[in-house]
Amino acid sequence: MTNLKIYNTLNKKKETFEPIKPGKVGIYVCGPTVYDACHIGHARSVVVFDVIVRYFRAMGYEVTYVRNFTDVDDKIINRARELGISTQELSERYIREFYEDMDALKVERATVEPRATDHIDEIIDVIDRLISRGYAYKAGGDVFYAVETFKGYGKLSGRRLAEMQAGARVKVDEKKRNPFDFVLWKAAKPGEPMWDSPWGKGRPGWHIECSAMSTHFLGRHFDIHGGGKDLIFPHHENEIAQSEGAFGEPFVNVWIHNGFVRINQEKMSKSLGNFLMIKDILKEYHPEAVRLFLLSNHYRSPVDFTDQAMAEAEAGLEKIYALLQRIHGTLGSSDFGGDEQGPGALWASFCQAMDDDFNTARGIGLVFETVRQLNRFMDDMGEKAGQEDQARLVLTRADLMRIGGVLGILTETPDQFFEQKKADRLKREGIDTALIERLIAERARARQEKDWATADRIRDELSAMNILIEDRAEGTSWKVK
RNA sequence: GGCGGCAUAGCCAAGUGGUAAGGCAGCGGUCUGCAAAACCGUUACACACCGGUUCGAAUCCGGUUGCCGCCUCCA
Repeated sequence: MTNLKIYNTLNKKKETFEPIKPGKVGIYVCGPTVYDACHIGHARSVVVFDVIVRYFRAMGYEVTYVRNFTDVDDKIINRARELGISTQELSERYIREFYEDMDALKVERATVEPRATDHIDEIIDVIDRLISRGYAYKAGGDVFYAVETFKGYGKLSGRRLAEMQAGARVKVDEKKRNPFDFVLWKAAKPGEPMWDSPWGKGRPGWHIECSAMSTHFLGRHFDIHGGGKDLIFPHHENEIAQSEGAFGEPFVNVWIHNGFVRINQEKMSKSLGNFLMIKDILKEYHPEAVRLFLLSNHYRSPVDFTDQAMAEAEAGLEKIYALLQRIHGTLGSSDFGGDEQGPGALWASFCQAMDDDFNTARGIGLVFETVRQLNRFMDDMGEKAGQEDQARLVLTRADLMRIGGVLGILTETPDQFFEQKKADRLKREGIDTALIERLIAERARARQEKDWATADRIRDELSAMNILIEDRAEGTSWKVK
């Protein structure tokens, strides 16, 4: 179907993607543990996989995309206790916030978005299989995974048990046979959520919910599993041990991991207090600019969030919308909905970039190159747009929109985009539109009388108000700086 | 200590064997009453360092230096 190559963490190289079932893709991505609001790092992961799924669909694949919510966990329990609410209330709140943030970022919903607590039966089933197959053992009311029993342990992260420094930073639980054994089921403690199980009341450990939900929805062997780089070890390593141990067959073909977001060259961390929340970023920047920024680096590389980088992303987005607006203007009102055309050469190049391990950075480069070419084309075209010229504009615009559909940008009409932008900025700056219009009208009169001194004085006044003037053939337009 | 990643012009960033996309910033120009926008040119003989393989390497191999991540919850 394609020549798509994907970097597979499991083999540390790019491989041609071969779906298990022709024409279909099953993909599972680790979603958030819902104990706090989402930060820009969550946004990157979600946006990256959103684009990957959109691209698969654009290529004609039928995609089953599963993204979970982990809604039972130590951190959730602790946080709920601090706030004096139930764990369910807490997770409901942050699931709601997750949707608010991701909807704002124009992220498409996954096919299935399961919650761990809705799949306790499946979790228990996986643990049960692990015990009966000799991969797990009971200790008190807990159940542990015995890492030494799983031959492939470490194959994803490239670690060897013998070489890791166990307990270097954390005290090892004495009930464990090996320090790297991890808990599958935790015995109930008072005041914590709990479920009945063959091993007594308790709750699932971290890792097991993903094995249970992914195999439940996608089968025991599926195509792609993704998440942030930090999940490679231990989370994904443990998932492999659980799923392959329980079912005795290969778990996942391709592992995809996205890199981190840094803030001004620093890792985001609680101690530095530099966690940037999505909802705060969206107060400052257009959601599509955030996407453009996140996608302007390759997904596996780190990306540094700075005001300058965001300003560039905003400027870049405006440039693309300005081009679209210009095309609309050039084609005139005769054109509507001519976008079913193509695909053309631009789309083909874009796909070539995306086929190379989802190289959105290169794809975005192509977009800007096209913007320049089309502007030049229209500069040269002059007044008379011939049939062929129009066809080229319509075709290329259709490709741009198609690309926008994969990257999740250009979802607004240019007019909407600029009007909204203007309104937002006016609101932020507290500028009076009527006053601006009056000054511009005054300046227009001065210009007609060739009273350049007055015209320039008014422009300076407006400039001082952060208003930028553009004189065009059709009249004067303005925008907020 | 173990595992992994990165180092490309003023800044950001693609590029994995044939002599280097794109964006931002600066400068000069076209256009404009002057600007802005757009376009053209330019800064740009830019690939951390040292060896090796090759007709040819930013790209492969070895080493050095620097930065970063994971090994603890983390997207």
